[in-house]
Amino acid sequence: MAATTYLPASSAVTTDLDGSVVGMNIVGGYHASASPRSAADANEMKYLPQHHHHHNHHMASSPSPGGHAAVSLSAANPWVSLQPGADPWAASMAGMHHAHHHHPHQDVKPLSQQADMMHHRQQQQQSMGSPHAWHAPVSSAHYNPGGAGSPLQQYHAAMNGMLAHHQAAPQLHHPLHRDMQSPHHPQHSDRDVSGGEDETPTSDDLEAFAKQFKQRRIKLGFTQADVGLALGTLYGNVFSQTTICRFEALQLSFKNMCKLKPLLQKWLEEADSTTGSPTSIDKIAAQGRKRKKRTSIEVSVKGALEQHFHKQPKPSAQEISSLADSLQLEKEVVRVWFCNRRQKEKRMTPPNTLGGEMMEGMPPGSHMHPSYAHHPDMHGSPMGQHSHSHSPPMLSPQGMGHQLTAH
DNA sequence: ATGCATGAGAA
DNA sequence: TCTCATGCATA
Repeated sequence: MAATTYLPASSAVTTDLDGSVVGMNIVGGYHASASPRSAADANEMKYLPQHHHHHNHHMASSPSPGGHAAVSLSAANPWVSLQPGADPWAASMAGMHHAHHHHPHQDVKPLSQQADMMHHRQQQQQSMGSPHAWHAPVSSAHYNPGGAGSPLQQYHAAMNGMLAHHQAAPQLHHPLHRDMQSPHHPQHSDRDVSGGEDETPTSDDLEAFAKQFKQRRIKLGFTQADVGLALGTLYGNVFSQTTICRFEALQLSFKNMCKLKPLLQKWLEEADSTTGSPTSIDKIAAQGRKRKKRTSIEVSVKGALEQHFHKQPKPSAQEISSLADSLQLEKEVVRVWFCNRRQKEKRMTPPNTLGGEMMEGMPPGSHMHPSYAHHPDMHGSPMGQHSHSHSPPMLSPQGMGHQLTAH
């Protein structure tokens, strides 16, 4: 049950597990982030997908945030340049060309970049820890919720003096993997994580950069969400916390990593060179369209899906249908599951061996790693994913050089 | 941090 | 329809 229910972009309760009502989680703190969820406003649901029943009853929400919405947005900062009516996409991308020719970047598309009329600052309190007033205690540097002090203010002071205005610290370099990806692009040993490498980085580069990035980011007191937003106001490309997170965890495709790296690198430079600058801007909420509620697939069902996945990673429409039927899931759900499963397989980072039982007899400890099942129509470059005991994940070529939206 | 979802573009 | 890039909603 509880599968295909559309919710109005912001529902507080979610009957995820059959019966269990997991309402809003007010958790607070994973490492540097807090739970975003909080308030929801603007439930306009103007566009309804092609579904059947929909009796939306939007309660009059939009409570005034009545909090500390008054963040003086100094327009003197690189990232605080959100102006109503201005189209951040116009010329912002002029500076982000990659010098690659075989890199027809899949045009970046903004999400709901139109929030500028009456957006109250809402959720995203994740950025609560954002440097609002670093060396310039204008007014809101004392907001100390629940004792979770913000170390930022202390950091900045200490760092202002030790910040090198350019990263340069190849902290790790394991001489392992390097033979993989791109059968047609040179990977000279001239690349380094410092300075501006505009050449196609190697996996090692990305890995090193991601690690550094994360460190610096945290040091500077920014959350992943903050960065995502900053990138948006800075380069016109908004990214979600998810994406930043995945970047840091190298859970994106190689190509994608390459695309994002320059952006993040620039941000990083700006970030630590800009001595003291608030970074709070409103978030563009995902108002409007409705999204299908995240279907919660039971572990047992997942196990079944996993099994089928190994037999046939790309089931036919009909197979999906029958499978969906036997599992009591919507066909679409199953289809999407396989799509996502394949994607994960490609970028496979740690998330393997799902919790729970899965295949047939498999001694705990001897998990099989999803080796790439080569298909007649697939690539198939299962680079050696060895590594010692904790080697970082590695990226795969994933069709570079073609099959891009080159228009 | 991740699971499921949406969409654009390519096959 | 699949792949790929991305993200909301969740755990």
